[in-house]
Amino acid sequence: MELFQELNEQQYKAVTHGEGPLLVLAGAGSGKTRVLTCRIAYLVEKKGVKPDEILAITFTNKAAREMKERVEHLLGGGIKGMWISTFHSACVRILRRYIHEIGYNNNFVIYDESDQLSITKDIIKQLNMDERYYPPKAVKAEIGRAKDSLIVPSDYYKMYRDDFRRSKIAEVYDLYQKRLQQNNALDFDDIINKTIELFTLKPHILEYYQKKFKYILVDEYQDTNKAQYLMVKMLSKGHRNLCVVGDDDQCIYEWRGANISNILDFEKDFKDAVVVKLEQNYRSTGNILECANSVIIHNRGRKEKRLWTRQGSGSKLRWYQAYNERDEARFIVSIIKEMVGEGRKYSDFAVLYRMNAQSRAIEDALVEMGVPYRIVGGLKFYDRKEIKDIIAYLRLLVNPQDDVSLKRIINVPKRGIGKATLDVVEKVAGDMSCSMFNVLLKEECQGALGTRAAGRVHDFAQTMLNLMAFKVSASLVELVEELLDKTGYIQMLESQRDKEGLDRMANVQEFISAVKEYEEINEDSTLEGFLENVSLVSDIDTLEEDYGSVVLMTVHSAKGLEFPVVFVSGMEEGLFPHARSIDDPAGLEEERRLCYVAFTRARQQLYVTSAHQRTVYGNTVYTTVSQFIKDIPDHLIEQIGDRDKEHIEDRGKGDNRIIKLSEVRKKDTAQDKPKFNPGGKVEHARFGIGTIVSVSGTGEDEELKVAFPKLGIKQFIVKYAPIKPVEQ
DNA sequence: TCCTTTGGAATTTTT
DNA sequence: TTCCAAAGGA
Repeated sequence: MELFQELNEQQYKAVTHGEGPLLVLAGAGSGKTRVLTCRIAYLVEKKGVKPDEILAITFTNKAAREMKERVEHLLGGGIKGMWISTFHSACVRILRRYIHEIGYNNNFVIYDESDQLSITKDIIKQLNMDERYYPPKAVKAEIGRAKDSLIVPSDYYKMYRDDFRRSKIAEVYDLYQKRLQQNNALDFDDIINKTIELFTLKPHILEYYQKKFKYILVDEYQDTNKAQYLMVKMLSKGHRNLCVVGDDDQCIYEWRGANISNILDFEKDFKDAVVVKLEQNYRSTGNILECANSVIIHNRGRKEKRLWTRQGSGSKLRWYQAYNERDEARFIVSIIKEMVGEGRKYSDFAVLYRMNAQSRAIEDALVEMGVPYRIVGGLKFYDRKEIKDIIAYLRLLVNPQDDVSLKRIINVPKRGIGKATLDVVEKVAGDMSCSMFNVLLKEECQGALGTRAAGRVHDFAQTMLNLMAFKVSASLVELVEELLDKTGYIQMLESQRDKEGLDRMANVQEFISAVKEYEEINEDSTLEGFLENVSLVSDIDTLEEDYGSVVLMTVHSAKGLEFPVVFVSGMEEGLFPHARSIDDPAGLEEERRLCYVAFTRARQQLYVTSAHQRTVYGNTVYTTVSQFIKDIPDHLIEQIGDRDKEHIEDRGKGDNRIIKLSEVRKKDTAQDKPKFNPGGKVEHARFGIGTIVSVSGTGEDEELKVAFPKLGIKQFIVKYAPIKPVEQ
């Protein structure tokens, strides 16, 4: 296989490793995906391992998909039966088959974060606990932490018997698990934990998979939590052919339960493990690596390694110290425009930030200067209210035991079923230990309600029953359309004729397209399958290689990606490193790893920016430069821009790269109507549709005053391009 | 039950 | 600043 010849010595060693445990410490950009895919190909081609004897685990669907494609390419097809998937999909696959053995129904639904929160909140109320002392979010996080470490409620209680607060949380945790089971639902942690439970309680099932998977490979091993670690350990016990690949310096999810000691202690755990270090970097220039190294070197708990490259050192890191976040944003965008003028594509650039909230200023500047961009993360499509509502309806159709979904939609749209009614239904359900939907169906239980409420409840139940009947013979799209109509949901959206209503409508349409697409791609498409897909897919999974746009995202989202030019913005104490981590040594180490991840995304040019003052939550604060910038030796940095020399606040305005309103008008008058007249409508990129109050100035100085009454904006001055005329 | 007002909190989020 | 959820009034 000629592809193997392109491997360096270390890579080759990892790829051709025979039997037994293998740890590959793969620095950023050192070709770890290549090693993984080649190793799989090697096993099949040279070692005669059958595809269905291989289990390869990744963290994201995107990574799984890419790995699948690459392996398929290397082998020229023939990977049928190979499991290349995320932890979660692999476990769901197992559980769909066997979970009935441990007291769930195989058609379980998957609860997301907000479902978890609403259950936690419910239980806190039910136990009459004070939400001020037990903030539901904190309690949920605490429960999550316990689950990540595989601590069951009874153990949790024993551990914290003497801690009053935690014993109360133990109670919540216990009820939380019971509630999930009653609802026939699993949360993300359960997907792993219940698989382990299944393996523990039903050894013959474990044995089956142990025998089946002769070779197990795990990517991003530094981000596994205790449960995932144990699952891998259990499965690999049969053949002990476990290959894990990861980089302790890129563990950035410790706060979510990732356990960095999994990778640090691998050799203790598997005494005969072979360790291969990949330190040659194929991605970045020497200077970029030097910068990344100079930051990460301050971490104590890490495996010694140092990235190097055969590439030249490249240009220095460029650091712009802006006046404020608007100046910072304009700087970034103007550099992008400049470099695009010199022949780069927009998709060569990524702008990274620590917090989603930072995207705002950057977006404004991009819009103002007419640069196409895409945001990854933030509010996910499937997290939008209207989409979650539809999904709740669908879930209820699949799994009538799902009280959380029922409560979400029983009064959306308004059906006159309020809190009082729901409380009664919930109480009865509790007494009879059955689901709330079941209660709605029972005549005698409706006795507990007034006639009016009983009638409304009955109507709702009947609608759902009809849909369940309809579901049997209809396609998915038909079902969704019927649902939207018969529940009155679409009518509700139609009656809301403002920008928000239109947006929602558009989202619903997009949702229907997604359903359609799912149906087309999957031959044996089922509602259950679709819902599962929805639960397990994220935004980053759909990031296409070349979108012709600049990409904006958090540093977390950028892990695993690379771009020719990267901007890391907001390099300030309190922001990056974040204030929440700054006092805690472990937290600071994680921030440092995050910074390392950010820097190593860049292939050719890395920019960092900081602002002297920044408006955070409405008030403006003066900032200090990030310690991470100070970690970088002077000879690697080139500082550009200086607040003493420039008056910065409105620097962008005199900049001829900004599209003037007059130019917009010129374009539109080509179709002969002057569009900017008082009373006319325009659409603003952020504020939506507004009415022109007045037009003043001419040529270069033209400006509009626009009112956006919906937003309470009486006059907004628009001088540059984030606006376009709207046909009346 | 529904609508408006008010107050408090506000990282990161592969699944 | 901006978002959300709880509380209070109609």
